[in-house]
Amino acid sequence: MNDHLSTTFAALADPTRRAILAKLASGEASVSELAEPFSISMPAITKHLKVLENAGLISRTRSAQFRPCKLEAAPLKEVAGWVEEYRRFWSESFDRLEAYLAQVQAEEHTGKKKKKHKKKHKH
Amino acid sequence: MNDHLSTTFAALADPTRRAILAKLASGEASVSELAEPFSISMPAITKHLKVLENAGLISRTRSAQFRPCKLEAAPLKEVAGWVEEYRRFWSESFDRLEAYLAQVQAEEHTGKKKKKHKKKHKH
DNA sequence: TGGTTATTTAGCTGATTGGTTAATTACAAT
DNA sequence: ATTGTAATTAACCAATCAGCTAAATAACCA
Repeated sequence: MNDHLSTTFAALADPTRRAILAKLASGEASVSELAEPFSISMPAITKHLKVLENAGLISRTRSAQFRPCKLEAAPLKEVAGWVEEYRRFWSESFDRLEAYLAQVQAEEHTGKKKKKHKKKHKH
Repeated sequence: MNDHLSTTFAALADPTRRAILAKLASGEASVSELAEPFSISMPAITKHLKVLENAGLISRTRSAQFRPCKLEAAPLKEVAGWVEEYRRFWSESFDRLEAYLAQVQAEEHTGKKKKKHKKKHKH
């Protein structure tokens, strides 16, 4: 899982980390500020922040003893791009989706499709 | 990690599983067909499919000895909805983003809204 | 009935994850 | 110089993960 998208998805697969991003959406925050809503230790937060930073989802600066975090949304653009490829699978009703696929299949009758399973038609 | 969104993100955080979804986007496929592009064992594929099924990203039927898989995109809609909340952080330049935020804040205080802006976040 | 094909289950690894406590670094204010 | 606050590192633990081989199950075919 060395690819960027996998790292991003893995970073997002934790509710604590998503909550941190949500908070950062309303502005920079220090580590303590980010930790406040949770009942876990500071080192645990530090680890979460490291995961987010490693995924490029946050950046950090220094200000006195504080290390303010800032949201970096570029990887989310990548996520949005990926998921967009599947939009047609949920944005159309089932029947319209079937019709769409049938049409696509008909249009690509240039080559032969190796469909070895029968199609079910129980509506 | 018992929340649906975390399960979905975790399922997507693996290139093999995303490749399986990509293949299923062009139609149902049997386990062997899905395994073909990869150099990993069949049991490994079975496990990946179980992760995807558990996340609601695929469904399975029976056809003779085959257990065809089908893409189920509903969880992806959820992902798209989540990431959409962050669109403004990448779709505008920084300066315009600042302006946008200031404007939204002002509108929230006056009770007017020019743009739909959801605020609820659940994890 | 027995054999072949498709797939899953069982049981084993090594790596990673999310958490902990205790110690440590970095800086500010006295 | 000493104290206090912010944050990190070190070292550990239990649970999960992604892979493997070998064996078991399920359905078809001859």
